[in-house]
Amino acid sequence: MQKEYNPQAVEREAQRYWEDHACFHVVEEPGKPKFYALSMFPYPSGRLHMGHVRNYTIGDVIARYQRMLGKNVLQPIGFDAFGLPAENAALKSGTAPAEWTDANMAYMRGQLRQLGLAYDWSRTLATCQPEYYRWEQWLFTRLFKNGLVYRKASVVNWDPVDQTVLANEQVVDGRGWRSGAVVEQREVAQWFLRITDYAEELLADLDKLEGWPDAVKTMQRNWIGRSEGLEVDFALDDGSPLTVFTTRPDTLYGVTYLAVAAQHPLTLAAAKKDARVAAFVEETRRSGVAEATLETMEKRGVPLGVEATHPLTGERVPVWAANFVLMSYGSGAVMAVPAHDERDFAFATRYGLPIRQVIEHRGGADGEYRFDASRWQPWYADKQVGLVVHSGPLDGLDYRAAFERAAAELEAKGRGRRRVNYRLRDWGISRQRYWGCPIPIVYCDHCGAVPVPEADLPVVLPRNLVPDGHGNPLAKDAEFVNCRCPQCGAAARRETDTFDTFVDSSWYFARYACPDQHTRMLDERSAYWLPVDQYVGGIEHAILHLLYARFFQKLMRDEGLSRVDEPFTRLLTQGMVLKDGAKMSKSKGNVVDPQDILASHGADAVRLFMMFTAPPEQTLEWSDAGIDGAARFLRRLWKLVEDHAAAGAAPALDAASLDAGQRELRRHVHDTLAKVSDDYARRYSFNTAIAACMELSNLLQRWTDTSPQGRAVLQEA
RNA sequence: GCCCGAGUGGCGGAACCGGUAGACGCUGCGGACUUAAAAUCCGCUGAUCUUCGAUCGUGCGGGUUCGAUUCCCGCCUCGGGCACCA
Repeated sequence: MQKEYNPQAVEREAQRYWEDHACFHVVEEPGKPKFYALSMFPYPSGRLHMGHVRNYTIGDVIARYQRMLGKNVLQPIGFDAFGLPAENAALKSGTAPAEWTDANMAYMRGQLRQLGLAYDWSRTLATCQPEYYRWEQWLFTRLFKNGLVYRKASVVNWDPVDQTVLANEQVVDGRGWRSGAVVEQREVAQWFLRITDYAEELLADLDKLEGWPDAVKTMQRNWIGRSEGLEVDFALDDGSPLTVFTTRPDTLYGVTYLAVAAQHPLTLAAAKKDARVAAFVEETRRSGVAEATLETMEKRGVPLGVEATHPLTGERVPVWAANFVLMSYGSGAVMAVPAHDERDFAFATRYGLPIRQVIEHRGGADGEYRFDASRWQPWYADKQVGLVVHSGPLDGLDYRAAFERAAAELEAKGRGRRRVNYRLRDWGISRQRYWGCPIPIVYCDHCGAVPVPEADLPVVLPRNLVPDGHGNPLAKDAEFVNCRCPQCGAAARRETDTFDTFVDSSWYFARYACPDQHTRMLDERSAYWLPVDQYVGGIEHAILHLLYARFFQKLMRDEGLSRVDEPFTRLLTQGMVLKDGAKMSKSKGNVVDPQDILASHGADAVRLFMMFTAPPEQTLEWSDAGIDGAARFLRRLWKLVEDHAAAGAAPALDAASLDAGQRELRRHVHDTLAKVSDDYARRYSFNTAIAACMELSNLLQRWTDTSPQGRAVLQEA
């Protein structure tokens, strides 16, 4: 043992040993309890940042603990290697994205090794490798055959900076999640996955995820957004139905007008005859997403000059086009009950539409909720506390009873039906991008869109193209585009769009079980390892990645590739690493490069600092003094062990012969063991585990008993 | 607006099932060692006061309890998510 603690030398030696002996290489051992620890794989942006260091340290600490418990622990690592930054780098430097990505991965692999992470490097993968994405393409063609994939020309979110289509999930406050540019609406034909077919199960199974933070489950529940309600047919004068969706059929008798979206067929028809309507449609189209979010969302609309007949009362109510009605939710039309809905009320007062109370506070109209003729005081009725009034057969009923009664009446008349709607939309997965996984489709003039047969997979992405900033270079690559139709053999063209990179990262966790399997997507090894026992990653993936990965797990299950319903048993979402109260970023100039800290303090000091300074799920404030403190503790610990070892071997511990002081120290040692074990296994409270160790080491440093049994107790400690 | 979290010393945080508030670390101050400095080691470091002691103190106001950072009610502030979803 060296006299002085030299972190670089110690770490180099340990890491070399681990590598030479393949210490963390694992194979399936059916008799042994397994533990699959996984951290979210990095995008190869160039170098690791502190967020990575924290993420991978937490995962590694959990993995190593489970290993010490005697479990067969798999901890793999790879790269989420497709994506936009590679193309942006290509624009700047002229290097092919493949080259840039490869170089970054090589450098970052070295950094990951220097961090001393217990990875099974034999299982590493990168999503840009044909051996990997081949199976993604294969699964897509299977889903195609099963009707879970469709192509649809639709209005999409167009990011004018990144020149690509974004999923709803990738639009944040009307801006692209990566570029920050204001998103425009464009009509583009693209491929969709029917994630809405799984909406119910994705929602219901959240209840099974006891090892997930409530915050993440709540976010996913809200994102899926299940609403139970009724579809109600109002009758237009030509007898055709105008269908609305409502979750409040108890307020049906309070309807005083209908509102439809600007893109609704009824609006578009009226626009042909009425210049005012046409102007409204044009205005709404122009303002689009951007203005709706930036401005205060003022309620605006225009009458269509059309009336519809109420299915229960037979009353005729006017139909308006309104900017607050979304074409993409429900039927693009709503019934308005201004007395009990804030939005409907704002619209009605603005345009002088009638307001009719149909809900009364339980126990009668009291002052707070009274509607007097001079001053309409709308009550945005809570489902829990209202009783229906002025509503014929619904009078006196509460929400639930009125719902049932209205549903029954409408069903009997054939003018309504129960229906569940979701906020969740199908997942648009096409990207007009080069550096991604090619969508395995061939367009043939005779056969249409034809999936590439399994024997012809993978559709390999050419690695040598360099984007020039004007569209997708794949589309200009004749060698890639021109092909033969797999069905009829005629000349055909390949799809040049690539998958959203979220597709790549939706199943990598399963592939780590068998990355070398060249005849199947997954094999029996995945049955051994799945599900992931512990997943660790940033809270920023609470919705997108984690929802998509859950979806893919269910798709793979339904394809017979897995028997597991949920991919991640336990989830830990680690907090961000901040410096001076702000997220580290180049633009703020507050970045601390892990590489510098590795050189100055060593991997163990950074790791210790990160695990000690804050609980894993909380934000962590970077502190140079804190790093020094961690390094100081390690030096003291080293010296403690070194001093003891230098004094020679201690005799065997004889518990029966210990004096009071020796017994007390021993008791403290075992108390610490119990506490640390509990902190690791149950609480995931690493900061207190470390504090307990520091406390013990402070005690040991002051231990002056050099008698044979005094040294024996110290040695045990 | 709605839905989640969280508010404890100068700072990061601890107190796990209602039982010594502030573990552990950082910072600061004092001391030892040194010609000196760094490093290291030792001590002190919530506030106030009449300082060998006492009082107050966990965002604010109430409540339950022998006892509340912890439980209940009502607020305030900060952070996150969703946001015209009918």
